[in-house]
Amino acid sequence: MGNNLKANSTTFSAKSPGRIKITEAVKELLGEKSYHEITWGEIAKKAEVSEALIYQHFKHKPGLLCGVLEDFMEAYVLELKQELKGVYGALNKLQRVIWAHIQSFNVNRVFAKILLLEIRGYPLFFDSGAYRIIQSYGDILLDIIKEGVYYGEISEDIPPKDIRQIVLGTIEHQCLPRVIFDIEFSTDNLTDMACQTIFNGIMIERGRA
Amino acid sequence: MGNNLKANSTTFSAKSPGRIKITEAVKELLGEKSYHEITWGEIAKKAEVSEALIYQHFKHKPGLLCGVLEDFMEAYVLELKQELKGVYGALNKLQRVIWAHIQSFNVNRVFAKILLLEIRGYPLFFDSGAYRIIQSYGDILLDIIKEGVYYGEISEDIPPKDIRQIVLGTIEHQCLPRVIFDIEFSTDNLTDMACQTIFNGIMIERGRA
Amino acid sequence: MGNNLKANSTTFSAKSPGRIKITEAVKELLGEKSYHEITWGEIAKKAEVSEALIYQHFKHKPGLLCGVLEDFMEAYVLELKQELKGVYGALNKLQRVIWAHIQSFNVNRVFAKILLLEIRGYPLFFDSGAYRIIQSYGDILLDIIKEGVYYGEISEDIPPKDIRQIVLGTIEHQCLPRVIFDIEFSTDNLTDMACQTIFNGIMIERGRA
Amino acid sequence: MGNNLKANSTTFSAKSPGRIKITEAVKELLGEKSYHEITWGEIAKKAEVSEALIYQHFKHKPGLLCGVLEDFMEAYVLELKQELKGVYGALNKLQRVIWAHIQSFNVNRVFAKILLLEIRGYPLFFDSGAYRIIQSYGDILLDIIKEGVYYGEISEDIPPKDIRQIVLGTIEHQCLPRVIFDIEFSTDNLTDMACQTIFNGIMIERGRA
DNA sequence: CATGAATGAGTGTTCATTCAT
DNA sequence: TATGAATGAACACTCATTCAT
Repeated sequence: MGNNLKANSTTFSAKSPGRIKITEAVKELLGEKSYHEITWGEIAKKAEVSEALIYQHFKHKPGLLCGVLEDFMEAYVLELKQELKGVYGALNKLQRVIWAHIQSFNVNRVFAKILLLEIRGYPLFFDSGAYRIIQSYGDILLDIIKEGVYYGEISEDIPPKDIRQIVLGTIEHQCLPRVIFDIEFSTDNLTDMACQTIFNGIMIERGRA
Repeated sequence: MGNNLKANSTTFSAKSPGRIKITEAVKELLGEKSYHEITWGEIAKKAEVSEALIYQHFKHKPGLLCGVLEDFMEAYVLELKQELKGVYGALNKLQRVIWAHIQSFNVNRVFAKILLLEIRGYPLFFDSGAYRIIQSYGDILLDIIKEGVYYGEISEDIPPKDIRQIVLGTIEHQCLPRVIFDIEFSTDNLTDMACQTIFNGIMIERGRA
Repeated sequence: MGNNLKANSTTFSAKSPGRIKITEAVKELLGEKSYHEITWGEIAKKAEVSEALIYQHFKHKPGLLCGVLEDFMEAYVLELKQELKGVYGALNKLQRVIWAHIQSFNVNRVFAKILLLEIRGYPLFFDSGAYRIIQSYGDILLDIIKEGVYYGEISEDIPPKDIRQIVLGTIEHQCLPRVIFDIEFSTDNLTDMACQTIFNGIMIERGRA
Repeated sequence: MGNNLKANSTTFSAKSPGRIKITEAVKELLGEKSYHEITWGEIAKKAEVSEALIYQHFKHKPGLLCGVLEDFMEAYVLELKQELKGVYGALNKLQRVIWAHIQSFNVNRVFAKILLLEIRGYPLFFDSGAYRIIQSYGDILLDIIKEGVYYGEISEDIPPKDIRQIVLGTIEHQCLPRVIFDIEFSTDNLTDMACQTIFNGIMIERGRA
């Protein structure tokens, strides 16, 4: 009983063929319509599994959204960590993270829309594994910023958490209208704009003296 | 049957007490949840009328949204026309329109959200009376712009329809994130910013010569 | 929201033809199978109404049982009050009540079974209108007993509430096996036996002196 | 397919560790809720086995109840036979059987309830191994009675089968209300009462002649 | 203008059951 | 012996919609 929102039933291996088919189908459907309009029936048909199977993987409808998001973001954070491996310097890392974030929004608009707009309506999300991954992503960002402060790349006048807020806010601000109105954009260009804005505010201006 | 989307049954006077109560209730509910999640039952309870009565005023659910939007926008356009009466000069008028538009988004966030985000999902909207009013609003804008071109206030290098697009796009771009994330803003400030952007691009720079 | 267990929706008149048909059908079905095994579908078919209509009269399944019970017991208590009108003397009244109670169990075995056995499993019952009627029935009994004590017919050594408990317990004890095992019995005989047991314990033995 | 009600698959040893865990879990659950409300899932969780395993031991849900009952009663009859070994004289034996029966109801209320109340609803029970054991129990009783008649301890005026019916009926009548309403009782006392009633009716009154 | 009564088609959810391994 | 994966059929419940009054 209770408000258990463990999206995935524990008895099922995370990557059974059925679950993958379902996740894929949900992703597709989220491109066509909003989460609320999607029915088990549609998913089942598109994934070519029974409705009951979906139910065994994602305990209820909120769990479905969270579960799919979780699968998606798990992969994202994993990839990000990989990419950061060969990068040195906090600002370099930061730029890489921003690029990856924007690129992810660009390529994966379905999830971008959900994350930017809809998620606020589903309080259960904030208990989900998906949310925990978001938090771990926030931790990565924060660590990079602290590293930058420590090595003198980033100003120590602004609290690191505020800087993180600036980074995320700027990214969202840049991506939001484009994602919503389905406007094409270049990840590189937007990354440049965002970095300019952000670094301008947080960098220690070395030349100044 | 059929694609009949006349939102308001014609047999009923536009402003019967019942209809007002319903419209009001819907507006309130739209503040709490998305259009899709609202049910006749809730509306009926909040408006203290029978479900059947709603049904007599708004033929179906899409019609409901359109009808309420129509009522809202009818009032808006009416008011706008009124306000424009004492204003002379296209740019002055334009500024007034922009202000009114932004103010309307600011004050009436419920409808702002719908118009900015949700409306795209309801193709039937574009056959509705509400849409016709939007168009008449567009006509007003266009007339002002043409007037500006005619009297040399506005550059004739850009087609008036494009200018209108710029005006509306700029307003949306400014309001969108603020409305979505429930950020407070000053109508005056935003109007200034928008006008600066817009006028900068479309005005004939008199002093140049 | 909340645990609202008002069995009957307030918008519906208590005795609409639909509701009567439904109540009748449920009663029949309860004769054939246990409450848990009955489905909306069966009821709908037997009552020749739509499933949805049932739902408008009885908000959920627990509500259904309570609602039907309520209808039944309302009639019972009404009838009882009627019958008591011409009777004088507490013991006479008591005997009448006992007879009516046993007779009701005898004739209406379906409800007898539910009341004797199943009701314990449905805690929601105790918030229902049906339960309130039972209580009013208990009040009637108690009044009679108090009257008996007041006029010296019934011993004042036992608290009236305990006497009531004895009365009800004896009735249940007598009826239970017979009802459960579907054994025929004569209401008159059982009433005699019950009264003998009860009166023997509570009466003031006049002759004693 | 068909009316195959062999509760236990024959391919499995009667006492595999899995089966014991399942049986135990079912017994526990039957204490908490009625057979109809119990699901494979609950059993599986409580027994810490997979749902599928339950299914291999008990072919279907009716089979589950019967199987568990069978296990229980097999043990009961075994024990009974054991206890009867050192007892001589039909009435002595009878008394022993009655005591064991009542004691079993007393200690094992879960099964008592099922046997006294619910079993009537499951016609399939009467084809089960559990029922066969009950019958063998009946045979034991009958043999004792016949023995009593043969040796002149028990009246030959009543057919032995009727006597058996009296014995069982009396036991049930005494235990039923107590078991249903969860009333504590002493096995010894109830045995005395039952024996008194029974023996009074069936014994040959030696002193008469 | 307003309502109570009635319904069909669907939704999410559960469960017993099967089968390959 | 034991299990994870998969399913069909049902169930309670909701909702938009209709119509006679």
